[in-house]
This record gives sequence, C-alpha cells and structure tokens, in this order.
Amino acid sequence: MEKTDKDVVLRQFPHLEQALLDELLQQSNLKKVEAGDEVMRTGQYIKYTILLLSGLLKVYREDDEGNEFLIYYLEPGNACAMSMMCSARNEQSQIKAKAVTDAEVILVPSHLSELWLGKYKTWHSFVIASYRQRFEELLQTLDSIAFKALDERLLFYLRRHVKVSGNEVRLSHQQIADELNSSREVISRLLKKLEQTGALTLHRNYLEIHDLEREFGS
Amino acid sequence: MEKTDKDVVLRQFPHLEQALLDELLQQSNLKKVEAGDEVMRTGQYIKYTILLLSGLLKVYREDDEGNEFLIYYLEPGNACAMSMMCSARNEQSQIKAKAVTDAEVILVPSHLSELWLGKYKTWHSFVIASYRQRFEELLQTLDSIAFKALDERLLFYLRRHVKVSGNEVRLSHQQIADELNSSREVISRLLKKLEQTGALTLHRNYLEIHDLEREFGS
DNA sequence: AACTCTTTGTGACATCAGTCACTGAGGCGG
DNA sequence: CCGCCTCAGTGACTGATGTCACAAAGAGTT
Repeated sequence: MEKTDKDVVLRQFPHLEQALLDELLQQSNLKKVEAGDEVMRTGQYIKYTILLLSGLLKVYREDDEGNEFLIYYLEPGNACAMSMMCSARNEQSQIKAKAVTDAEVILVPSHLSELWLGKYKTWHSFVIASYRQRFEELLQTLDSIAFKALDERLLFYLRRHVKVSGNEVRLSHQQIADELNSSREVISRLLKKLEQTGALTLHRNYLEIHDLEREFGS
Repeated sequence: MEKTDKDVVLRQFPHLEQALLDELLQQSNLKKVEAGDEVMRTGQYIKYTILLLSGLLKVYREDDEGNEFLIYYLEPGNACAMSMMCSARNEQSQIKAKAVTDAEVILVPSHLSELWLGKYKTWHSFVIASYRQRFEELLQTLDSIAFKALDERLLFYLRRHVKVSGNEVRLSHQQIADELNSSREVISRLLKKLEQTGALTLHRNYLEIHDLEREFGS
C-alpha cells in the first residue's frame, strides 16, 4: 500500500494497535471498487476478510431463485462479519455484498486474519465486537420480517437507509421492492400512503424523506 | 461444584484447556432447570454467559406483543451466543430461552467471561466458534422466513426439531403455530396436507415423522 | 415533434394466511 | 357414566400481498 492510504486506514481503525496496523498495511490489498460493483458474490469462496475504508456497502442474502433482501449496511471502519466467518471456514459465501457508492476496501487474507486473532489483542476484540454488532442488526432484520407487516418493514428499511445516506433516498420503487423481497406495485402503493401522511415526497428516482418517526395510524 | 459434575463438564467441553476448566468449575454456578422453565427472559439484564451441559434449550425472539418464534436450539456443549453478547454489553436480553427437557446449565459471570477472552486461548476460540455457528443458524432462520411460504417454513421447522429430538414430535399444533408465529388452524391444515403425502402421521399431542426430505409438489 | 426507454400509477383479480365460530374427539376426575 | 377440559378439524370470511395488464408521465435521442 502507499503512504497516503496509510492515513486513511489509521483514521478508520483507531482501535487497532500499531504493530497490527503495520502488518495490515504491508500484507493486505487495498482495492477500489465502483458504485454498483459486487464485492462478494453468492457461491464464491471467500479467502479474505473485508474491511471497509470508505464508501458504503450493502450486504444481501440471496436465495436459489435470485431473490434477495438487504441484511445490513457496512460503513467505513466496519468489517464484514460474514466474510470473516466464511473465510474462517473456507466456505462458500451465502451472501452478496455490493458497493452503493464508490468505495475502498482492504482484503485481509484469511490465514492472516486467523493468525492475528491470537497475536493481536486489539484484532481479536475488533472481531468479537464486529460479530456482536452484526448479530444485533441481523436480529433486528429478523424481527422486522417475522413480526411486522410490509408497511412497517418499509419504514424500517427507509429509516435505515436515511441513517447511512441522508434524506434523499435515491432508489426507484423497483429497487426498494427487490431489497424487501416484495413487488414494485405494492411498494408504490405503500409509498403513496406515506406521502399522504406527509412522511415523505415522491419524485422520479428518489424520495425526499421528511419524517419517518411518527406513528402512522391505520 | 461437586465432583460428579466435573466429569460432565469435561465431557461436554473437551476443547477447553485444563486451567480454564478448573476455573470454570470453581467460579461458576451449576444450575438445574426443569422442562418448561425459562432460563432467560426478554427484558432481563443478563449477567451470565450460559453454557449447556445437558438437556435441550430453545432460544426465541419475542416482540412487544408477546409473539414469539424459534431462532434455534441449543444442545449440550453449546453456549448461548446471545447471552454472551448481552452480558458483554450489560444489555437487556432481547431473547428468551426455555428448557425443552430437564437441563443443566453453567452460568459464567460476565466479567469472568470477558476476562477469559484474553486469558485463555481456548475460551476465545470457543466464543468465536459459537458466534459463527449461531450466526449461520440465524441466517438460515432468516432465509426461511424471508423467502419461503409457510408450508416450507413448517418443513424447515420440523426437520430441525427432528434433528434434535427424534421422530416423535411431541408438540401440539398450537405450540408449533406459536413458534412459527402463525395460527393453529393454519398449521393444522398444513400438517394434514403433509399427512396426505405420507410425510408424517398425526396423533393427539404428537406427530410421527416418516420422511420430510422429499419434495412435496403442489 | 416523434420515438423509445424507464419509472410510476392504478384497477382487477388470485392466493395465502389469519380469524371466527362451531363441531367433534380423546382423556381424566368425580 | 357424566361433565369438563384440551386438542384437532372444518367452513366461511377477511385482509394483506403478489400478479397481470395497461396507462401515463418523465427524460433522453434523433
């Protein structure tokens, strides 16, 4: 890696100890990906742990028929817990990660990641913390699917999207439908309802979010 | 703990190093619970990591209205990943664990569990492995809810149940419905359909499973 | 302007799942 | 045997969601 990248790494992962950062900089690959690129594909063998330096990634689950839905977002400073787990077991990825914006990732070869668990206390804490955080998000996602009707799931989805990318939601209805594993028409209707309550304004190719926190009565 | 318990512990957790087992035996509580007891309640503050010595536990997610559904089973030798995570952050439990059969658990106080992560390599590996395993099961559960209709979810549920407790599924339709967050009538109808295909036989208060692996065409 | 592509809106309809109301079957205690 | 309880079966209905068909609107291209 080059010198300028070094600063970026240091800024995003301040909790990692110096010796580890040095090794990270020497032994790992920095990779730039463009918006829309797939960082990880379903069925691929994962040989790296993925650390996100900049940009935004979406992590999906995908089934046999190509249906998908969003599990969570990864922001800079996050590690992809799934890649850690798959790479550790040398297993096929059961998920898919896609760059929402242009992004930079660090690919840490699995054997190093495993080695570091014993070698660097801060790495090991980081891995545990990542697992915990992702576990919780996964549980929340599970909740929303298991207990909530589609209208609430849509709210949950939009809130999460707003949290990572602001009040302009630059998605078509079709994209939203895909990520909720629903259909466009249904999403269109629900969005229209939300517009009527004043929660957002519909535009072509994007939504303008005003307020998603209110309770939207029947 | 007493001497006889010691053997049980050693047998269930052969991967843990001796020094750790010694400390485990000295500092932790062995607790016996009866079938039906709640080992962990939603909203409770978790101060222990739970290790299962014998018996079978069910781990549920529960929402505000008391709806619940099954996330996974814990078998002897397993740790409850949720309890690890909650106790680590001193957070309220977002889940519920119930004993299916009489069971014995070891309660490891959180501060010890955290301490051991640094102190014992085998503990730390064990914790990581537990997270990974649970993560995968959680993903499978998520899949079944997100992509599958109720009939397939029922199959998924029954298969899992058979795996941990054999071909006699001693559950009422109501109980199954609860764990799938559905309703009794619907489950009854689906079970009847499965009976007609020869997959199982219905009895009062239990099901006799013959073969759940076939594809059951429309 | 005419064309074309994508996105969004909308009504009609089908299906799955949940709910309600009721029946009947099995088991248990008096 | 009778009453009572839980569990299971069933038909009718409802509502949410998905599907189909088609219309309309926006935006870029020629």
